[in-house]
Amino acid sequence: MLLSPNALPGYHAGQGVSVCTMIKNGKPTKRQIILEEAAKLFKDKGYVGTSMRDIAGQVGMEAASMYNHIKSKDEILDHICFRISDIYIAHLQEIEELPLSYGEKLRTLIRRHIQLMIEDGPEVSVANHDYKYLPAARLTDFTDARRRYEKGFAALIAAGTAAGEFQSVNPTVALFTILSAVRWIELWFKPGRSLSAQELEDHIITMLLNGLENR
Amino acid sequence: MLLSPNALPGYHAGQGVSVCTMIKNGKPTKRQIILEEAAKLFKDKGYVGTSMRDIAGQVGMEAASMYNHIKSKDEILDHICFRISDIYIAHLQEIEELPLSYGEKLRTLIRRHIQLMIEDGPEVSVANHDYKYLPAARLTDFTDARRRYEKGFAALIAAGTAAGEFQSVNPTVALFTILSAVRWIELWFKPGRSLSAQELEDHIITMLLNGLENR
DNA sequence: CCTACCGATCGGTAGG
DNA sequence: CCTACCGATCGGTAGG
Repeated sequence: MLLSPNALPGYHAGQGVSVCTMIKNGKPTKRQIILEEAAKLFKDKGYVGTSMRDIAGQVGMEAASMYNHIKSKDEILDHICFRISDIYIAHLQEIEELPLSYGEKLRTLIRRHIQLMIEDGPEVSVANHDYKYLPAARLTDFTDARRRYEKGFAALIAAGTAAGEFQSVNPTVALFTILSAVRWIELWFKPGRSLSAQELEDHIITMLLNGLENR
Repeated sequence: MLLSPNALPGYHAGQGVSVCTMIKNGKPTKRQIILEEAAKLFKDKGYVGTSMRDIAGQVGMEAASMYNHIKSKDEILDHICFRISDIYIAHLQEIEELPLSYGEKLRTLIRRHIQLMIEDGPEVSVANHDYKYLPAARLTDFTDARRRYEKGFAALIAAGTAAGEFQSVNPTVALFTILSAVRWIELWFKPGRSLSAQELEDHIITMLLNGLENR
């Protein structure tokens, strides 16, 4: 069952350096640094619990100076949330078009989730927890995007069940069990510490696809 | 596999009324109302994002008046977090002493989790997400309690694997997959809406113990 | 990129 | 349980 652990190319995590800072391999702009430090602080202290002065302290400037690089605190949150939701949706579209069995599609999508979590942990956490602080208009955009994603994901599960590959478990329950199993990695997983990222992927997929109990 | 869906007595959810308000069936005190409304607001807007004036508005008094019933905003959070962690630990101790197979112990513990989530959803959410805003001394108490719980839970899984009942998946991965699957119920489950609480329990247990894939 | 500062809101207290 | 109010801190702007 673990014969093709990573059927698709590339995409493995760097050493805690966000993809965002690695564009064209040049050194990151001040704006990128602000966005990245903000994501880390938002993850640890929450969006509301993090002040612009906190972020400024991490970046090494005064709070007022940051407004030369970003428009507002809201804009930081907006950027983080929609970057992550765009990636999620791109992953789903990519997987939908691949000539794979439903089981392999699902395995690939789960690996994508885990890899993104490991690569951009703070941003994924913020998109999952603090999206609710987006201003009203953007909040509906975000929850619409998320609902589209969840519908596509559930449709994949339902199709796998219809094809006889999956058990006839409620697709919504299966969907959220999978999504939540992957989302909470941020809370406990430290790579290298007795478990590599690759092993983590394998164990989670075994757990979700095969179940814990011996049969 | 679903033959004994609820092997242990009692414990099923009321109609959205928190256990806390039902003590001795008398009408709830002002303090209890404050704690309950605070939990709902903390769940929706976060601890930091909720002001004492917000809570006062829900309860129907001025912010200053609430200090006749509670000591501080911190105390509200403290009460919520430790009530929930005490219940978790009591559940684990109860299950450890029962003469059941490891599979049945695990099923029972998962059902307890889901039932508590459905009964006291807002408080469980707050204990899971906003515990980090506890003052330093209490925060270590809370995380210690949680760590004890997680260790006991992981030991149960490891024992089941040693007894040949469970697959030899990493116990930490199994633990957090189960805990997270249960914790995120709050984000999507509305009872009655095509899925009852009982069916939800059954489907989640099937998913976690048997896995999604047909074998 | 900084100093200086704004109006708003925060948790909480005094006093009745 | 309320009115009145406190010092602290918030996101953000003016002006250089």
